[in-house]
Amino acid sequence: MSVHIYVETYIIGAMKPEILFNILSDPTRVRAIMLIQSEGEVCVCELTHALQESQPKVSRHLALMRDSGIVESRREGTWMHYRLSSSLPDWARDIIECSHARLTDLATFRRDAQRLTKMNNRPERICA
Amino acid sequence: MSVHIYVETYIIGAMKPEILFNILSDPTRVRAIMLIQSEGEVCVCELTHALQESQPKVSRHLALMRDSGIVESRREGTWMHYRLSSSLPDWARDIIECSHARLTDLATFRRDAQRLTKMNNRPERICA
DNA sequence: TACATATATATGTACAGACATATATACTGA
DNA sequence: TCAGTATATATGTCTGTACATATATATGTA
Repeated sequence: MSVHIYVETYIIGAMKPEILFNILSDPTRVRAIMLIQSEGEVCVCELTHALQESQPKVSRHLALMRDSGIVESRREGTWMHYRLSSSLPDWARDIIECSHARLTDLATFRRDAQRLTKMNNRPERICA
Repeated sequence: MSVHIYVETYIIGAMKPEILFNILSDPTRVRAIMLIQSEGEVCVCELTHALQESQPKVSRHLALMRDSGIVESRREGTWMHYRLSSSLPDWARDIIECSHARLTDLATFRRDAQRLTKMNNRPERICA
C-alpha cells in the first residue's frame, strides 16, 4: 500500500481536527462512523450489509480510518470488529457524538440503521 | 476555474454532511470557519492577518467555501466580508457551533483569535 | 494612484473506485 | 492429524479526478 503524508502525522503525532473532518468528508465513512457511534462496535460484514457497499470498499475505508487513529479493530474469530479508538481525544469524541446526534434523523443514516437492525445472521458479539 | 463534481451538488442540491466535513478537512479552512463563527463576520484581510497565510490562498479557500454553500459574502467598499451562509441547515449550524466550542481551546485556534484581536487597523464594520 | 480582493495557470500529490487476488480463521470428515 | 472447503476480511494495482499550493496577473473600489 502506498504511504501518504498523513500516516506520519496520524500515527506518530496527535489527532488533529483536519484529520477527523477528513475522515468524515467521505459518504461511506460518515455513514460507517455513525453506525459505529450508535452500536459501539460493528464488524465489516455488518457495515457491508447496512451500507450496501462492496466488501473491499468498506474494508479499505476502515483501514484508512484505523491508520488515521480514529478507529481501532479487534479480531474475534473470523470477524473484525471496529470501534472508536480508545486514544481519541475528548474534543474528537464530542464532535463525533454531536454530529451523530444531529445527523441520525437524515434519511440516509436512518435507512442504514434500519438495514442493520433488520439484518439476519448478525454475528453474536463477545465483549472484549 | 475547473468544474468539479461537487458544484452541482453544492449549489443546486441541499447541503450534505460530507460537504460540510470536506470544508472542515483543510487546516486553513477550519481555522477560517472558527474565526467566522467567533466573529460573526470577517473580511479577507482579517483572515490573512490572523491565519498568517497569503492573500491568494485565503481568497481561494473562501471562494471554495462560498461555492460549497457554507459561507456567503458581502461587499463593503473595498472589503469583502464573509459569514456563515444564511441558508445553512440547522444540523450544519449546530455541528459548526459544537466544533467551535470544542476546538477553541486548542493552541492553533487560540493563537489565531489572539492575532485577530491584536490586529491594528481592523476595518470598521458597518452592519448589513 | 494605491489598496483590497479575485482569478489564471501550472505542478504535484491524495485518494476514491473497481477488480482481482491473497490471507486468515473456522468447519468438516477421513 | 491432515485435507479440503467455506466464510470473513485484507490488499495489490490501475485509472481517473480532486484539489492544495505557488506565482503571476487581473479586477474593482476609493
